This record gives sequence, structure tokens and C-alpha cells, in this order.
Amino acid sequence: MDKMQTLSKNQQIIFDLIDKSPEPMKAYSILHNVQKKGIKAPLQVYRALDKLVKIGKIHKIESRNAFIACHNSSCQVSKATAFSICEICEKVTEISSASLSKYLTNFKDKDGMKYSKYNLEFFGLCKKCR
Amino acid sequence: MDKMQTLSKNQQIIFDLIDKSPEPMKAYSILHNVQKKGIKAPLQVYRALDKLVKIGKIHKIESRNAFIACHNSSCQVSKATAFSICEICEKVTEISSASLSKYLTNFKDKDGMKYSKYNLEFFGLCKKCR
DNA sequence: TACATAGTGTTATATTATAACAATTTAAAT
DNA sequence: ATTTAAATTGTTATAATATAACACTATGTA
Ligand SMILES: [Zn+2]
Ligand SMILES: [Zn+2]
Ligand SMILES: [Zn+2]
Ligand SMILES: [Zn+2]
Repeated sequence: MDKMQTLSKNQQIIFDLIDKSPEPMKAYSILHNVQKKGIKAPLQVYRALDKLVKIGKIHKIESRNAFIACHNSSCQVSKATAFSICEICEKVTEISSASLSKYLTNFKDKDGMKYSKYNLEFFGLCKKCR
Repeated sequence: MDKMQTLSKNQQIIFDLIDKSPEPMKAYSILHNVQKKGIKAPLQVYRALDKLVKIGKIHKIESRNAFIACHNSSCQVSKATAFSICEICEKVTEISSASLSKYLTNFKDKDGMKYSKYNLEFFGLCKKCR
């Protein structure tokens, strides 16, 4: 099912950085970190981010304007994403729950409408911060 | 349960504008619309927006950086929000589903952790756009 | 009154993201 | 192999979103 994607040079550099990061990274922090590798302009970063999001290698944490690598093969190329976010230390974890994704994928609103995509962000305190 | 909140002058002006709008409003569009009422600076808008979000009178649509009035008394002061977003016309509707909110409010992750807050955004095509 | 809390007005600045244009690389199709 | 289309890159400039810092004013409450 997963079509193998060959990343371009910039895409690979930026994906590797995000993938190694223990926390979500912001675009300009990414830029700062890849300037030594020749990526000099915001647009170069944003273009790679757009593509990486599109193919599901990373996700955007909308409430934080930050990006994390996907470690959940079942998240259907960014069509169904769920995260937990600690409001103190800002730790973000991708939630991988079959029952949750089943519930949301099948959810219908009052008019019987089903949706093609969703993003869910939970907030609370992580283990450490409680 | 709902404690009556008296809005300040700026808060009331900005809430009224958002409440009357048929679509989510962006901060600088709000600014533009209230300048004739004496609100001249972005910060005045953002401060009012922060407070209105905090007390649950409006919600922020994170994926769009836009704000809509809450019309759902059951959304527990912005602790549990769900929206449907049309990817063509950008129409946004607040979802009011007891079963959905029950499911998400009670959701526990793998470590048995419950969360104090969530925000869910569904994407698809609205009736008109299909 | 005295005090604390919330709100206001203002200027400046930080952060996040896209427009526009020219060139190059890559992948397919003939 | 040559042509063609699509994707990617590099670059400068600019748009859009959001906060810092400071001085002052209004409001609630002990
Ligand atoms: Zn994922
Ligand atoms: Zn934490
Ligand atoms: Zn609401
Ligand atoms: Zn629509």
C-alpha cells in the first residue's frame, strides 16, 4: 500500500532533521539548522515541508505551527491524525489507536455527512509533568 | 453552569462582529472592520480574541487561523471542540454531537491517560460543493 | 480608601508563510 | 537518444500572523 517515495535533496535533509528531533520543530528553527547544508531561504524549507506533509512523512501540529515525523504507518498519508500535547513541556506524541481512528473515520454528522480527513489534538499534562 | 460574563468594550465590539459573520474571521480582517469603532492596533484585537477564546464565546479554527462564535452551549468553555471544514468553500460548522464528545472526553491513550481538552477538525466537501 | 486585577492605547518588533520569476534536474514519452 | 512535461531548486521581496514592552485607566472588592 505504501508507495515508496524518493525524497529530493532538500526534502531528505529536512526530513532527516525532523525525524531525529525529539520534539516538534518549527520552520525557522529548521531553517537555522540546515543553513550549513546550503538551504538558505524560508521558501526552500516551506516547500520541502509542504511535500513531506503531502506524502505523509511528517505532520503539522496546527496548534503549535510545528512539524513532527510520522511514526505511525497506519495514519493513511495524513488523512487521519491524532496527537497528544502536554501543555507544560510541550511534548507531542502521535496517537495510534485503532478504535479511535475507526470511530472518527466512520463518524457521520447530523446530515449524514462523512469526512475524508481529520486532525485531532488532545491537550493535558504528560506523565512527567503531573 | 454558565457564569454570565460581562464583556469589556473592545471584547463586545469584536464578539459582535464575529458573531454576525457567516464565516470564520481572521484577525486582521477583524481589525480592518473595527477601525471605525476606534480599535486601531492588532494587539487590541488579539487581546480581545484571547479573552473571548478563554471564556468560550469564540473558538479558533487552528488550521485556518480564524475565529468563529460558539453556538453550542455544550462545548464546555472551549475544552472540547469539533468542527467540519469544507476544503472548497471553506465553510466551517461547529459539530454538536453528544456521542462524539462523550467518546473523546472519555478517550484514554495507551498509558491510560485522559486529557483535559481537545480540538478536532474534520475536512471534506460540504453539501453545496459536492 | 486602598489594593488588586483586568482592560486599554501605543509603538515597535518577532514569527510564520507566500508571491513572483528564472534556472535546473528528473522522469516519461516518443 | 530526443523531446517534453513535471518537479525541484535558488533567489529576492513581501504578506500575514502574532507578541513584547511600557504607561496609563477602569473596575471590583476588602
Ligand atoms: Zn502519522
Ligand atoms: Zn509534560
Ligand atoms: Zn462551541
Ligand atoms: Zn463547500
